[in-house]
Amino acid sequence: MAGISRPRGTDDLLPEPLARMARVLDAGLEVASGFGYRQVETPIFEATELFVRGVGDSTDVVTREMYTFADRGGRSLTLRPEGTAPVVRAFWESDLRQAPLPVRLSYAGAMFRYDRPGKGRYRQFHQFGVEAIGDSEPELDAEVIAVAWRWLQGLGVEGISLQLNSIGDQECRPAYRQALLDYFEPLASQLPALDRERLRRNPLRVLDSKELAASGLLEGAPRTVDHLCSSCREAFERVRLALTAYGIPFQMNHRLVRGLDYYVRTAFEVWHEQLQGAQNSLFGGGRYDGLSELLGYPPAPGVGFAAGLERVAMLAPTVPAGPPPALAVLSAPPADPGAAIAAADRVRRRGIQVLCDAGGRSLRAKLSWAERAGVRGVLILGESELERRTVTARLLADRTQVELPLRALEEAVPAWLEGAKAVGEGTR
RNA sequence: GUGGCUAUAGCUCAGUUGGUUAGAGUGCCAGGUUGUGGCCCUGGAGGUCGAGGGUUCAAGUCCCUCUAGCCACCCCA
Repeated sequence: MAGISRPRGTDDLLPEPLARMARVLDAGLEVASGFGYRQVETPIFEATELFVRGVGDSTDVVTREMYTFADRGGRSLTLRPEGTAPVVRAFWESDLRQAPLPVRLSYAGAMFRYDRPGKGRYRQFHQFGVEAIGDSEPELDAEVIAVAWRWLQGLGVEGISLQLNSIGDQECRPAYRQALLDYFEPLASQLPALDRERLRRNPLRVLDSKELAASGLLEGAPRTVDHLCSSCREAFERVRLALTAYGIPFQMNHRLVRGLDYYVRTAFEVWHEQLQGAQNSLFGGGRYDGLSELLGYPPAPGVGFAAGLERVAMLAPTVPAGPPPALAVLSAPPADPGAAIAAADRVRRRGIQVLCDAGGRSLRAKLSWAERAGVRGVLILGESELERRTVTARLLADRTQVELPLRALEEAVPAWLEGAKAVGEGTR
C-alpha cells in the first residue's frame, strides 16, 4: 500500500485492544494500591548512563538493543528499556527517600528495546510493574509476588504457574559459579560452542540454555539452592513460608536465573501454558539489592516485578467491550442540520453518549448506519418535527417511536431511554 | 545480529505448466419513488499484485536486492 507505514516493531493500539489493555492495567494498579503501592511516572528517556551502569558488560544489551541518541546539547539519552533503574533513580532524587521504608511504588508505560520483532514482541511495548525499595526482609519478596498473582487471579487468567528460585548473593554466588565451572570443565568438549562462550561470559546463563536442556547435560549440574550461604538459605525459607501464607502455589525452578550481577536471592517468573518457548514468561522479577550502588547511589535493597501488558491482556478472558453510544441524532434532509447538531449537544450534556449525523445523506442511509453502529435509539429531526417543535424518538429494537418535545429534551430523552430499558429488561 | 517461511482490494483469500482489460467473499458508498434500519436485488468506488532491479516476445507467476510480518536461534535489563 502507498503511504507511510509504522516503524518496524511498533503497533497501533486500536480502540478494542487499547480498551482491553487499559482495563488490565487499571486492575493491576488497583491491586497494587491495595497493597500500598503508589503509582509514579518517570521520563520516557533517561541519561544513557543510567541503563549502561545497570547492565554492566552485557554488551549485546548496550550495543545492540537500546534506542540511544544524542540530543542537541550533546547529551547521550536512551529511551527507557525497563522501569526499575528509573524508579530507583527517582527514589534517590526525591523526598521519597525520607519516607518510612520500604517505599512501595508502581509504574506503567511504554518501554523500548531494539529487538527483532515477533509475535507478542515489539520494539515499543508496555510494562506494568511494582518496586519495593529500602527493605531487604524476605516477606517483601513474597508480597511483590502476591501483587502480581492477585492481579492475574482477579483478571481470571488461567493456566499460570509461578516459577521460583534463589540465586544467592555476593557472598555465596562466587562459590556457586566456581562449582558450575568445575562441573562443566570436563564436559567442555561436548558443549556447543555457544554454551562454551556463555560459560566464559555469563556462567549462570548456561542453566537456561535450550540446547543444553535438550542434551541432558544439565541434569547433574549443581543447583543454586544447594550452594546458598546461611543468610540466603534462611531468607529463601522465609519467602516460601510467606508464599504459603498467601496461599500462592509455586514451582521450584533450578534453571531460573538472572543474567546480571545486581540480582540476588529471589528470582521468579510467571509462565503461561499457552505461551511457547522464548515468550512463555508473562512477567518476571526478583530482588536487586546491588542495583542502587551500581547506579552510583548509597546502597538500598529492592525487589519488584515487571509484566508485559500486551501479553497479559492477550490472556485475560474476554473483556466486555465498552458499550456503544446509546443514541444517534439524525437530521432528515432537507431539514436544517443545525437543529440536529444542537439537539445532540444538549443530550450529551446529560452524560449520554451521542452520535450525530447531520449530513446530507438520506434518512434511510442514516438509519441503516445507526443500526450498524449499535445504538439503542435514534432521534430524528426533520422538517415536520421542527414545525411541531418535537423530535421523533425511535427504538431500533422494536421499531417503536414517540415524539418528544424539543424544548424539554434534556429531561425527556433520559426518561425515554430509562423507560425503554425497563421495558427491555421486563420482557427478557 | 544468524537461518527459514511469507507478502495479491480496508479485511480473509483464489489466481492452473509465465500468456489478453487481475477475481471472489466480506466490508464501504449509492439506488430499489416522494422522510424510517437489520433480509433481498442492482449498481459503484477501491489493487502501480510490498518496493526496486533483472530474465523473457510476454512476469502476480521465474531470479536478485531491499522492506515488512511470522518461526527458530542470539539476547531478554
